[in-house]
Amino acid sequence: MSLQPETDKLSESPDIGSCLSTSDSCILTPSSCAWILVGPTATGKTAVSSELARRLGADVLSADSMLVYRGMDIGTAKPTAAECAGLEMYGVDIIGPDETFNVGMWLEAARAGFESAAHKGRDMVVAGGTGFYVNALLRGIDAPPAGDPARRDELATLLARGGVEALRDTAETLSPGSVLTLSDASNPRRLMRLIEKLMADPGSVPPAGGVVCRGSVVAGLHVEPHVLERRIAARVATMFATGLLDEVTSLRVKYPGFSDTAGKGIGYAEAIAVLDGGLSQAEAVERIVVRTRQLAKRQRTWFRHQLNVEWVLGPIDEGDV
RNA sequence: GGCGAGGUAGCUCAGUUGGUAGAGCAGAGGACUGAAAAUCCUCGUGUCAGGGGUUCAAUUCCCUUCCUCGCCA
Repeated sequence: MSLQPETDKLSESPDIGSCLSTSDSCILTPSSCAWILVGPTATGKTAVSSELARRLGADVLSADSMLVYRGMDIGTAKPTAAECAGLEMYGVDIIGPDETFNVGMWLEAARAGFESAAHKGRDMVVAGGTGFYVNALLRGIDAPPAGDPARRDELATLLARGGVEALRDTAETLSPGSVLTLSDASNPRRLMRLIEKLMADPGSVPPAGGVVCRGSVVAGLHVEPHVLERRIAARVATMFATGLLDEVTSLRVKYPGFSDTAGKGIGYAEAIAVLDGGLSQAEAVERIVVRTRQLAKRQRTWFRHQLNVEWVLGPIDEGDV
């Protein structure tokens, strides 16, 4: 409600003008430009980005790994119809909750979105909390392959049997010294990914380039920790009050089940546990709040160190109690 | 009131056959190139409920007080 003045303040601040500057030469959209807005969860990205897009007459690309699932609305705090009224949105509702997703798929959606926006001569506001996706947009992603479910099952079995050591051995057998290239050699995910790459047919598919050029500047929203804390608690309470459990129930009827990626979404994993009797609702609420806080922390770390972010203060009293 | 079981890190608990203690969770920091709301790494001094006693030494044994939870009145 008091968004208007807050956003005004934002736009007028000396920061935002300079930091949301036009990219030198966007790969796919030489004539238009991208305004990139990141930030931890619950800092007000949706409100600010919609407002920004309206003023600029721009389209919006969501860079969020959970908004891609159709029907997963309440738990992901997906922008409501009212919030994106009159706006063209990309990166939202791409696949069903029973499907797995990955950056490559998102990058395709992003590319299509940029093409469509460029066609209309419109700029793009990119907003989201998944730093990994924003990074892919700016720098592209490494050579393939995309994860193969069957192979991942095999590797998961290997991990279960022989632990991380078994994965390390496998990688070393395929390519001596390869494990040393990992920044995080005790992370099974990284090791499995390494093995996938080593087993891939080299050069079969080219790496996917970024869509927006490297020179793009990224603005990050931040809010005071205690404000964020309060907002997270309010958000979680609202989720249950507005029918998270019902949403999950009907999604389970409509789809065979949640995919690995969708089923791990904050709020969804817990809602499923509540419905299956593994968790009380009070426990679920607590768990969701904790996981959301932890996510916000990881996002902060990511943006601080992986992206060159210009921080601006987010709206403070939005969604106040 | 009696009997029993407990009171140890923010929370749940383990442990010390007496030499002042450690896990999980939470929290803090970090990593991150096709699972990323994922995954992984690093970080643990706390009147071991209070008081007294025994002892070279007690959180650990003894006595006592307080508190919690059971069962019996």
